[in-house]
Amino acid sequence: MAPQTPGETFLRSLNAAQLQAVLHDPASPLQILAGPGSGKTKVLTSRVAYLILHHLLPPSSICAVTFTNKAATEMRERLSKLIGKQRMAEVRMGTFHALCALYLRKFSRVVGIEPNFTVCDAEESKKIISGFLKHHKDFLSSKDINLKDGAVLSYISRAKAKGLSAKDFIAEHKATKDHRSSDFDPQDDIQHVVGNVYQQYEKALRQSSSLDFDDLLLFGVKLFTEHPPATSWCRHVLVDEFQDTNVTQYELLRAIAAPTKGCVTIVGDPDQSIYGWRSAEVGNLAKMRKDFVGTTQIFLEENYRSTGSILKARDSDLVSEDKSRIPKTLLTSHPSGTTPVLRSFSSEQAEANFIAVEIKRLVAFMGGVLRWGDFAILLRFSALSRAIESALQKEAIPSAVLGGHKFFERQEIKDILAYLQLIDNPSFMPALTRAINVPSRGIGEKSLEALISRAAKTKISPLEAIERIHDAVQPDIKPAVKHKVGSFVRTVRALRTLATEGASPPDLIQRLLQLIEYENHLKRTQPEWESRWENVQELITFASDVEHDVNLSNPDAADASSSDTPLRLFLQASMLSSEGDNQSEEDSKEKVTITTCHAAKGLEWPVVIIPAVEQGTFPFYRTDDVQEERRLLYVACTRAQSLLYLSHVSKRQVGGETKPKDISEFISAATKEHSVGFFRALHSSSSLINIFTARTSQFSTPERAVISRVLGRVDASEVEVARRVAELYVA
DNA sequence: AAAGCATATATTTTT
DNA sequence: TATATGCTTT
Repeated sequence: MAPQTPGETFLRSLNAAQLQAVLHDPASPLQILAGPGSGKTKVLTSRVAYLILHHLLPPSSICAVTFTNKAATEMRERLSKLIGKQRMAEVRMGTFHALCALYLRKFSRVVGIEPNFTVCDAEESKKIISGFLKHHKDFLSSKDINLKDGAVLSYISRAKAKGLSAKDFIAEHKATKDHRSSDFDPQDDIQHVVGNVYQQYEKALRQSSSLDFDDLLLFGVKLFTEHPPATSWCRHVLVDEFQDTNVTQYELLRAIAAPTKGCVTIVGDPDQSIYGWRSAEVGNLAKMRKDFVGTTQIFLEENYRSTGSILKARDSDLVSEDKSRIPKTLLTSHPSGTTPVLRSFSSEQAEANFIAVEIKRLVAFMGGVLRWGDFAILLRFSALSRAIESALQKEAIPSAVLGGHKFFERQEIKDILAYLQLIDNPSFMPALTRAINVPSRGIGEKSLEALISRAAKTKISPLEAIERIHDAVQPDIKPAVKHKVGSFVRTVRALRTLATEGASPPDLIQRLLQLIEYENHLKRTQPEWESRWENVQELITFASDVEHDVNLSNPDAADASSSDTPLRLFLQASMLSSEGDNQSEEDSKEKVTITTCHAAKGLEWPVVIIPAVEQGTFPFYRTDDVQEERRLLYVACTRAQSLLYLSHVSKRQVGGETKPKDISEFISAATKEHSVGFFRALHSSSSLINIFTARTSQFSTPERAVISRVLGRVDASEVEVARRVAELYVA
């Protein structure tokens, strides 16, 4: 084993498998297959630290890719404890998207784009698409096909995730069509329309000097493969959540890692692959072993998160019914603990009410060892939160919904961002079409169309065309526009001047709010203007946070060769970060978390509650991969450290009417086993009978002690428990 | 161009 | 359910 220098004491807290992974020869490709709670983040950060401290790699030569910004933030925090803030800040860390964006700004011209490209989000993409989709409206309705912009976007996105251009897509469609005998396949018509829209959509993005999420990756691949200086800094690449990477992301890994000659470390768990719908390919694990000769696999099988009885669900039919699964063991060093609870209710209100009351009861019976922030309610989809939110509210339990509809997708936020995007990138059409009527200036579709075609003729941006008309340098267009755009042009110009003078994004926003009298505009047009105005204030806070963060974590920002202005960095952060990313630790400690099972990946809570474990919800009725749904439930269950609750209802309001609901097929195996009888239960080590119980715990003293121990907390005194329990029943 | 009304429509997961 | 889209009118 390698010798330990004084700076490497962190190695001592690792178990054998973890240590093996950390010390593994940096020059030989490594796959770490890590079950839930097995300390993969710890291993990943330790390996990065070891590469720097022991193998003396410059921090700036290491590239660490995470699945979310949140994961990147957590890794930065943990890494700075091991190697210090200074060195941590130099490590190239972030999501594939963020990483690509960083280098695309630097080397934009190499791949034929402008450095001021704007990231186009899904909503804007859909608007662009729906414009082109209108051209096919008659054709589609004549064939009785209903094709929505969102569906088209997802076709396009799936194509891009596989690296298919519009041309490729159309070619592939032709090939499959020739193989089919029937001429009446509606799929042909859909493919035809999608191919056509895809082409126009791409053209529109390029004209807008814009990249969508998938383009970031595709142009990244192009840049990293065609332009060696873009990757020459790289000595080692590490990728987290590898089971959820798609083909294009895999190509990115290969491209970035090319100069390292196989210095690649990935962490993943096929059992936790839950993003197939987003074109993730679990097959990338096998592909890597083929492409990177001599790849070593190390398994992390010891779970440090959950109690034995929670992990028992793993061995149950919940997961193991998936016959294609590679068998893996998972051991816990923790005691068995409280049996997970499975409850049934007659309505979603009853279910929600139980959850609220039970949370209160737990806090009391645990004598304050558990706080609101220790609870998570994990949902299959966010719309399920309604009943639960109101039940929690009724019981005065503070809660926070993460990832509902996202902060940066709110109207008021997009209004503000649109103006700023336009300052940074005058070609970005989605921003122009939005901003020009905020506040309403009476410029409709027809006028905009005229403006765009005018601009195209004179080869200038539509924004410039508007300015020229305003300045009377060019004649006005048919529905007179000149007098309507006065305030718009003045606003844009004022902001532009401020931005060139180096005004900070928060200042720019403040000035914008004055210029367009946004608060008044909200009051006039929005019934809920107050909360919307609050969101705007929050955007300003976010802007100053970004300003502050950037200098700390991105040394390249100060680089003279960098074309990144504060405004550009702020806009990019807005597009690439999600709502939960920037919530403060302190904030979340005081609130019950309500979020989706997907968003819960990589996180943990002492108590996890999963409602609506019903057919149609789990697995979701529209899924085309039941096994993925099963894994999703598995991921959700394994977020729990001490206590796990599952529940289902016999009828649920879905849309307008109340529909009867059956328990999830993933769980109903339990009842099947029941019918087999007691004998089988005795001999079946994985019997579901004792995996769940309908009875909620009364929390005896020893049981309480176990929960506290698993959480690494000091147990409450009997007196405190008695006091809190009494208090509960008084109220 | 914008407001008002009617009808359908479909309910996921996210960088 | 409530949202969203499309249609009509002003």
